[in-house]
Formats: sequence, structure tokens, C-alpha cells
Amino acid sequence: MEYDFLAIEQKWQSYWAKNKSFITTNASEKPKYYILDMFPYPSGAGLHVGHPLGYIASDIVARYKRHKGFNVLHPMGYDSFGLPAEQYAIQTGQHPEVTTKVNIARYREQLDKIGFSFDWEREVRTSDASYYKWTQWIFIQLFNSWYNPETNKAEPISTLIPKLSGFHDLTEQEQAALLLNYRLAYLSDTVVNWCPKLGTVLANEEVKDGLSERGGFPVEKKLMKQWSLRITAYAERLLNDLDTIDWSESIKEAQRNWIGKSEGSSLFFKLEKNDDQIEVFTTRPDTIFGVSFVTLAPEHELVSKITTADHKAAVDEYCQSAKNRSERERMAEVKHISGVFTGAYVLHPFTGKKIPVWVGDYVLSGYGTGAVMAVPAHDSRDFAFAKYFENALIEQSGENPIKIVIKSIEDRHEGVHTDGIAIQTSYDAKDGVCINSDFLTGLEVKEAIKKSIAVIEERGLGKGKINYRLRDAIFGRQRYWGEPIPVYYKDGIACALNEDELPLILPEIDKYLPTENGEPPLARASDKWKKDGKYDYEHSTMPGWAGSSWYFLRYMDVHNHHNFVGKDAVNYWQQIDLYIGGAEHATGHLLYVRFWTKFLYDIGLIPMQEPAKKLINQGMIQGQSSFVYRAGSGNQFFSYNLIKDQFDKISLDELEKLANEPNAKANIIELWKKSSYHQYGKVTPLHVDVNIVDNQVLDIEAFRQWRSEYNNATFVLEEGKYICGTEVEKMSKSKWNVVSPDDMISKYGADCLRLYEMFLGPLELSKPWNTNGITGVSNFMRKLWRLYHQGDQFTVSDAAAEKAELKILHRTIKKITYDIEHFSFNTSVSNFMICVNELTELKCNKREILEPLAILISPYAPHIAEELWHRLGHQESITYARYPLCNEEYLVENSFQYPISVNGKTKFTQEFDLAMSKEDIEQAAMQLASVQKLLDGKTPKKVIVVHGKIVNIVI
RNA sequence: GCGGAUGUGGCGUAAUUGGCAGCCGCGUCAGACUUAGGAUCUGAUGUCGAAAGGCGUGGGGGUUCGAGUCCCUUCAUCCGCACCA
Repeated sequence: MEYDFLAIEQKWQSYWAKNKSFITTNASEKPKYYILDMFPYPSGAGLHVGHPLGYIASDIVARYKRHKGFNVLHPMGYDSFGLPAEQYAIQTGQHPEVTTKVNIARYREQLDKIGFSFDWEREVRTSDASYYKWTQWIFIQLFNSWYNPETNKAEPISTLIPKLSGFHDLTEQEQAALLLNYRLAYLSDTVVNWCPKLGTVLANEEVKDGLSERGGFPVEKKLMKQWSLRITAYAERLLNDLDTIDWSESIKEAQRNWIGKSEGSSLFFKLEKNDDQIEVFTTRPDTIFGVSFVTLAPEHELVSKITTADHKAAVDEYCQSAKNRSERERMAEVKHISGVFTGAYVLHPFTGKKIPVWVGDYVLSGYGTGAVMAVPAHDSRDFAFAKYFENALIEQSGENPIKIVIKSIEDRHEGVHTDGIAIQTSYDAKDGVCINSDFLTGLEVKEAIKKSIAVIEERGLGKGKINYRLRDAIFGRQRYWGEPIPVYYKDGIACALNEDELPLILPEIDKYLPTENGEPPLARASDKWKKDGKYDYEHSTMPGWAGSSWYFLRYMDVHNHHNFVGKDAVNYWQQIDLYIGGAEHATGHLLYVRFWTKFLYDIGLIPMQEPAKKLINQGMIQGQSSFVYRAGSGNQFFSYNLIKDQFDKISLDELEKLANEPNAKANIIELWKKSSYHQYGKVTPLHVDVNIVDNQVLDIEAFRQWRSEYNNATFVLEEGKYICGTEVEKMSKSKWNVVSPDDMISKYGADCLRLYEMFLGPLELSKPWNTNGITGVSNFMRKLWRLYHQGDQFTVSDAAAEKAELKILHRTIKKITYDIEHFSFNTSVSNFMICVNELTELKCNKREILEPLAILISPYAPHIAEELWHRLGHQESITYARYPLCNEEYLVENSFQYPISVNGKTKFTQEFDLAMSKEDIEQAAMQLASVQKLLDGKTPKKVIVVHGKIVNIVI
């Protein structure tokens, strides 16, 4: 019997299930190892081959660690609240809970087929009341906490009250309103990203280029009363602690950007005509003497107040139009400069000079103070603005607005300006020396910044300040399929539920749509859904990232009914040792889970400040789409190369003709767009199911069967074949390029799929899926099987192994161990291949070799390993078998094939005894006839001998 | 614009960390076996060259006896952020 993977894999999967092979306890003599995958959102489309990539890697590590004697926590669950299920519910009327259950069942079935060693008794689902009870519970802890800047941590709100003078004189309402300014979960009027099409607000990271990440609908800014989490309180710690974790530099950098710390100073500019003052934030207080105007964001509260009567109309109109533009429009017009003068002036804090105040939409209301001091000579945005409005500015201040106050070290700008000669660009760099700057003149930028802040503070003009780009996280969604926020309203005051009232169950509603007057779907709940039968609950639900911000803790103690996680459990498991997931969560999930972890640490519930010690981002598996090319609107299809050649010819001819025309560039671009075979002429490329294409060759019969409209299709072939075009795109149903793991498994087996996914390349790298190469791995599997068998016979012998065999084994142990420890799974697969090739060559069938080999490969290909282990006579599962150790003795070499090179170029190799000294090798080498020939009578300038490495002769 | 990553055969990739570039696999070619082959086995396969021998890790420069690897510079592609003062 040849290698029958289907039977073997089924047998061992049911064995593992029946024997609960991967159940983990929370107490053990063994060292712990916690390895976690980012849990999936169970979509209706099921898994494609890209999804399990990270799971396979983590499963290999998990199984390896078990062999190595660790107590391994390796759980899996589902991020089962979210928008797609709800959108589907809106379309079909099906309860999201129902579709979610179906999808989860399908995911589970697919995951089981791949042979993962998850501890399924610890499964979590964020949409289960037993889970979201604790998500709500954590929300209440956030609500009841404030961030104490003195202790630099979150504390119960009760420690705040004594610090608030006159608190007890306030009415209940006033007290509640005051406390909301401090709570870590708070309600406030916030400018939010409102997506009318989805009918909900979105977080910043859910908006891409002014469109919603899900669905791609337009997003606008809107002022709304919203629940938010005060993540900004943790900005500094989130930034600093990045240095304590082993995450990829790109993720850390993305988080640093997102937090966006900048140090500088606030500075007040007094208005000329009244007592108001404008507060600006600047990172360049050293350029204070270069200020030539001040710009306010259109939304700035002082705009209407300071604008003079004769400018009012223009300013009002400008602000109105700025507000009405959508985010997307505003972004698209970044390069378009616009602004308007308010008629007001402020006084320079040091020189007392009059400085005009403008409104410009290049100033963002949400950052800093929404006002900037413009230094055109040293800030490119101010420069562009000043250039655009140069004449007006000169008129208002009576001088050139571009005042150079920093001289670059290389003197690039010296002499260019000062007396009205136009400079071409601003000099933004933070190095150089101050000039024309009163008390700062002569100082280096760095010192000037320090000095200027000192003087600003001394004279009471402002204060050194740190600003963050990070905004508080908006926590309410006007949607149905999420955790209800455990809050009710009593006389207009938002009150948290008591812990014993949790979970607040998501109520049934008639339709998953907003109410007629625009309230969220939960407003549709029956009158019974009220606190004590009378108080309204909060109608918005939590965002998708709520449940995922702490799920790693729940896995530790999933059945705990008294606590979100038990003390003993979390003290035992501590941090995730290895976390594997996609890089797309860089500034979303991965920032929030760090935030919640720090909060839970602060209030003394968990002993660690960071969720994951090490993080690996697996690359995306893209799809490789196939195309057929339909001529006209008929049913005739041209093979790819026929069409492609035709295009190239046409485009070349056309290009030549067009290149001489006046607006050549535009024409060529036009033509270029058209000539690509996607859109050219009457030939339409159509996605074709990749499952009926083999190595670019279309299965014509299958194509005719695929869809009724192609029943009578005709084909223009090349060499008797229809060749399809290909393109790398995202793997998705609509592109017909989805490869399902189930198909791969039924054809090649789960072990083969696991190995092949790893074989594709480094885990972190994104790459298109290409099924072609899998046959190589499939051959390997059979070769491996044949080492242990001859025909039907299991033929492992107990004879002692040869030295050569032992050497192969121990070299492989060494390499595979190194590879796993370094997460280099692709190289371990080729090392297995080399090992099996060499053992096959030697016709090795010794137990002494093949038994350790089965353990070595078991993390990668667990089913075949179990079967071989069983056939080797073991009654127990291979799961906990001791991992073999490398015995260096077998690897010791006596001699080495030295490459002999001349001037660094290798000419040939020569074997020398490793015991030989450098000098002896040099001498022996020089005597070789081939060396003498190369020398051609010349004396070498130098001979370099590196022991055990190389001989290099320099002529 | 800022930041991160990546560039090696026809393709996916490897290189003991500065020491024989191209391991392993796919594909291709040739051969064997075969009624047949999308099976199996053997061999070849970076490139130019008949060969000897050159040339080769995106391009250019440098350090070194020796560079895919280190330094400078430049180009290309992908990803993230983006008027953040």
C-alpha cells in the first residue's frame, strides 16, 4: 500500500479529538509557552489557502515546544461580532447570530482538516454573552477609572474626587458632567468620522483615503455625542514601551507615527484690539523671530470673534465652505492653497510688531491648538501660503513675509534672502544657526529651542509642551451586531450598570436598520429592554476591536464565571510568548490590546504591561487570477499570446506616431492605458476560475461546463492549447482566484499542504499562491513514506546505523532546530528534503535514524509522523515524544575541500586535512601543479589561508 | 513629502552571517520504462562562448586578499502615514 494520506489523516485527527491530545492545564511542572494566532472573523466565504499560513507556523512552534517539554497554550477562537454579518442580515433578514454560527461551523471544519493542535476546550467567541459579559465588565472598569498624571497610572475615580475642589457643592448632574472629563470611558461631543451609507461612526484607522475600510463608502466629519476611550492618556507609555517588545520594526514605526509625539512649546499671541489671545503650538520656538502671520483653522472658536466687520462676509463664507467639504475633497485638494484674512492683528510677543491673522484650511482644528504661527522661511506649508498671498501680506505688515532666521550649516541659504530676494523653498531642517533673532542669534537650533522655551516660560508667554497626534478612541457604533455598552441614562446622566447586572444581553429587534428618526438599531428594542423597566440603555454598541482587545487573557481561563481571568491563570501564563498575525492590524488591534493591557495592569488585575513578548507578521498570500480573452461580445476566445502580441504591435506603432504630436505626453498616457490588454479594443479579458486552469492552460471542456453561456464557446488556440493570462490580485471570490485548503487537502493531504505553505518562502513575505510547486512536496511525502516501507511492507530494521547515516540525521537535527528557533520554516522544509534524498540514496532503513526523523518532522507533518510512530511500535501519540538532540560528535570532519582562489576568484578545490596548520596548507597548495599553472611563473604577492574556509592567492 | 520593507536564474527561493553565488523545489530539455501518461526513474539546466575562458546577486562608486552580505550614492517596486505646525 502506497502512502494513503486521506486514511492516515482522518485516523489521527479523530484520535487526537477522542484522546483530547492537546488539552492544556493551568498548572504544570513544565515551563509554560503561550503561542497565539490572531483569531479570525468568520466570514461567509470560508478559509482560503492564505488564512492558515500563520496558523501552520504557530502550530509547528506549538508542537515543537511540546516535544521540547513545554506546557503549551495554543488556543483558537472567533472574532464574531462585526459588520459583514450585519450587512448580510440587512439584506436577507437573517439574524447575524445564525449566519455567524453557520460560518463558525464551516471554519471549524476547515481548521480541523489541517490538523491543528489547538486546545478547543478554550475556544472563545466574542459574540457569546459569556464572553462579552467580561468585555462589558472591563468597560465599566474604564468608566470607573481616571488617569492620575502624578502617579502616571489609572486609578479608581474615588481617588479623584478629593482633588476636585467644591465637588460636593455641585448638583448630581454637574458632578456627573465634571467626572466625564476624567473617566477613561467617557461621553462627549466629538467630531467623528460619520459614514452615512453604513449608518455609523468609524475609528480613524477604519477610514482609508476618506472612504470606509469596509465597503468603501464616503465618510464625513460630524459632531456627535459619543463614547470614547481615553487612550491618549497612555500615549507616552504606549510609545516608550515599544522598546521593551520584540515586534517588527515596521509595526513599531507605524505605531510611533500613529502616536505622533512632538515636543515644542505653546505660545500666546495677544490681539491688538482686545484682550483675547491666540494660543499656538510650535515645535520650532527657535524661529519665533521669523513669524510673519498667524493662521487659524476654519473651525477655530476665535475666528468669528476677532474677524472685523469689513472681513466678516468673506470669512464666514470661507469657513462655511471649508466645513461643508467632505474629508475626501479636502484631501484631494491638499495642494490647493486657500485662505482669507480676518482683518485682525496680534502683537509679536517679543518685538511687539503687528502680525496679521488669517484663516486657512491647511491648519487642522484637531491638532495642537488649531492655530499656528507662520514662519514661511522655515516651514514649507507656511511658505506656500505666504507665496500665494504675498502681496496681501506685504500690504498688511509692510515687509517681506519671508524672514530668514536660521542659517544652514552648509550656508546654503546665506545671502539668498534677507533683502527681498526671493528664495525658492523654505529651509525646514532642524539644524543650523539662528540669525536676526535677538537673544537667540548665534545659537544652534537645538540650544535655541531650549533657550526660547525657557524665555517663553520665564516671561509667561507660554509653556513647553508635548503634543500627540493620537486621538482618543471613539467607542460607540450605531450598529446592531456588537456588544451593548453597559450604560443607562437616568435623568440625562450616564450611569454604568452594576457588575451583577451583567451581561447586558443584546436584545432582539425587528429590523437591523436605524429607526426612522436616525437612532441606532438598538432603539428598536421593545419597551421591555429598559433598566428597571424605565431607564433607557445606551443605544450604540461597541466597535469591532473591543472583544479582541483582551481575548488573549480569556483563553487562559475561559470557563471562569467569577472573573474575566483568574489571578492564578494569568500569573501562570503571563505574556503571549509568540503572537502571529497580519500586519494590517498595526495601528488598530495591536495598539488597543496594548492599551487595555496597560490599563488592566494599572488597576492591579494582571501582572504584565504588554500583551505579547514577540510578534511576527505573516505575509499575505495573494491570488493569481487567470484570464480568458473574449473577442467582441460573441463567444469566441483567443489564447493569451495571440492577443498579447497583437497589442504590443499596435501600441508600438501608435506610440511612435503620437510621440511627435504637440501634447504627446497626455496622448501617450492615454494610449498606454488603453493598450494594456485589460481594456484594449474589443477583446475583453474575463476572470476564469483558477481551478479549471492548470499551469496557464485552460481546461476547455471544464470551461464550457462552467457556465451555461459558454456551452458553445469557440477557441482560437496556440499549439493546440488555450493559454490564459495571469495577474496577481487579492484572493477573492469575485476574481475567481480563490484556492481552498479543502481542495488541496483532498488532492495532496493536509501534511503536504502544511509543508508546501511553509516551503513557499519566509513567513513574513507576501507572495502569490501558485499551486504548481506542490507536486515537489507531494513527491517528498511519498519518498519519506518509502524510507519506512517497501511496497506494502513496513521495513524498518533494528540494525545499527552507519556513520554516514548518523551524520545526515544529526546535521538535520541541528539545522531543523536552528530553523524553528529562528522561525525559518521554509528552509527547514528543504532541509527535510535534503535529508530524505540522502537517506534514500543510502537506502537507509534503520530505526536509529528513522525514529528520530519521525519526531523531527512531526511538528510540520503531524499525521504521517503519528502513523510512522505507531508503525514503529509506539502506543502513545508522538505529540510528547522527546525531541532528538544533535550530537556534534557525528558531525566532526577530518578534512575540508578548500576552494583555491586567485584574486578572490575560485579556480578549483583541493582537500586538505583539517589538522594541517595554515603554513602547511599554504606550502602544500603552492606545490600543486594546477596552482603552478595558474601562477604562470609569477611569484604571488600574498597567500591568504583561512583555516577551514578558503585559500586565496593574490597575484 | 516622511517612514518601513524588498530587489539574486524562466519562477518560488537558499547562502553556515565577509570566504566555492544559485541549495531545495517548480518549470524546461534529453533519455529510460511504458499500449498510454498530468505516473515513475536517470541526467542536464544562471548567462555569453564551439572551446579555452569571460560575465554575473537592480545601477554606479568605495572598503577588503576576498562583498549578495559592510559603507556611500542612485533607481525601481510594495506597504504604512501624510497640510500633525
